[in-house]
Amino acid sequence: MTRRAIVMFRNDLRLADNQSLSAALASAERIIPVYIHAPIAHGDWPQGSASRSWLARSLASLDADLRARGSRLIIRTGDPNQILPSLAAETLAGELHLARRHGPALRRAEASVVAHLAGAGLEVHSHEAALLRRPDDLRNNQGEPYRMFTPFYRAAQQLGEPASPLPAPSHLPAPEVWPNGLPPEAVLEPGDRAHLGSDDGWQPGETGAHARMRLFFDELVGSYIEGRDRPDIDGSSRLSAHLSFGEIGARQLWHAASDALAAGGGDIGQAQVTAFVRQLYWREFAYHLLVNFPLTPEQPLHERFASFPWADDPEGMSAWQEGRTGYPIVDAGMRQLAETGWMHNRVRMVAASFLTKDLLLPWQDGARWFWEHLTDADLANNTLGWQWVAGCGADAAPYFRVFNPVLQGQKFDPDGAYVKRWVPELAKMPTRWIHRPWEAPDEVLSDAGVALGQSYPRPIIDHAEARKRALAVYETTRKSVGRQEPF
DNA sequence: TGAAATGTTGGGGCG
DNA sequence: ACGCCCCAACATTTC
Repeated sequence: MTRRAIVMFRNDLRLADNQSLSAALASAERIIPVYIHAPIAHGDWPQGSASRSWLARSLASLDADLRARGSRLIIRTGDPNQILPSLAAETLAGELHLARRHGPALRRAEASVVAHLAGAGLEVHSHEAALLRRPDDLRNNQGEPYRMFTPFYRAAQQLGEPASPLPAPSHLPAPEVWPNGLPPEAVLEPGDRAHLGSDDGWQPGETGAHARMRLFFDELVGSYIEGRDRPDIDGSSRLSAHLSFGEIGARQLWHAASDALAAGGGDIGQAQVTAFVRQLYWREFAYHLLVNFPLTPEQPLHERFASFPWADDPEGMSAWQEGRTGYPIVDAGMRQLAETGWMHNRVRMVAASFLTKDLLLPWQDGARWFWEHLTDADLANNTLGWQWVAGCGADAAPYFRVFNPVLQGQKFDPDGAYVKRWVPELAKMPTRWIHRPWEAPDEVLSDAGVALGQSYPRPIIDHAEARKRALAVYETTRKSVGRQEPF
């Protein structure tokens, strides 16, 4: 009897190192690749606009890759609990393979699918696609989930090498009859920008992910420690969106790093490569936290922040969102985000610090904005990052750590090239004043064609005063010891 | 994965 | 020659 398997692509939009696909191929003679767009499964965090834009292009890429192997991708939208049984009946599939997803709503959704399909007589196999190892059940000596990165990092590394990546299958046997499907654009909603960032060097899909990985390990990783902090140059891996959709997996990157170490053999190279691998473990840590503290997307991990007196300042919020705070490095970042769906991580920290400390606006509002506008939106990473900056999360920045947007700009965008790229009205400002135009002499401003308050805003808040205010407010939360209990 | 305030040191100008 | 002051440069502490 012919065995037919549905492979449900989710956060694993790749053919290489895809355990669902390989397992299905090992047990079935015919494969039905499916993607079901199910916003409802994401609970309070439905996929944002930028992420959908990337997804549409990534699905098109996956479909093309499948067609090159004699197959295709069936795309549907709706409730998997309804769609999967009917697809199974239509295709006579007896088994379903899917990648495990992590997050409170996603795990509930998966449990529901499994329960539903068991009833329909379909064998369900779930596979780990996203993480190096499953780190969510790691516990410290007190039997609790980790709240600090370094001990977690040590423990996670002791789990040993992640499994070696599986090769991409060269051929995928098609079903006798293809079920109906929708085009990739079906995942888009009105107003989504279908070609977001397409002119900016991004290439959604597995091919683009591998090209970026090769470029990174061939040319960039050797100076990663310095380069990753420089928004004005191409120095970070820029793999976040590829990872978020699973166009490349963390295990593949881990092994690529390992290969780079073996090949380079150099002493300097080792620290550089290790710094990158460490970032992969930050991602593991983010998932560890999200799974064990499932309320953290909305609530601070440290309960003493639950009653933090955040400001209510719609004007400030709009200025931040639209990149007109008057602080060039912040505005450059926010505009890069809006235009391309991505922001350099160093600038994310500066912009987030400005929102939560200078403006005293709730980190949750910042997290929502990023969620909507990032192509790489990832609930675990986004939550960890924002709580870290706000000082209310795991291994958080000390409350008194307030980024100075001028100094950060001068240090990490020393020529002002990043600011000039994203805040073109400052393009003619001399380097000396690019990060603090309000202090420039009138003559310099007029030579640069800048009319403060008109062509570019004055700072919406004085950073020195804002810092003092933030320290005073944060001071009030310092002593109490509340913490969120593990789930 | 910070910055500002405060403390210390040492070189050079100068009486 | 010497002590004094200034201040840059660096180190430490504090927020």
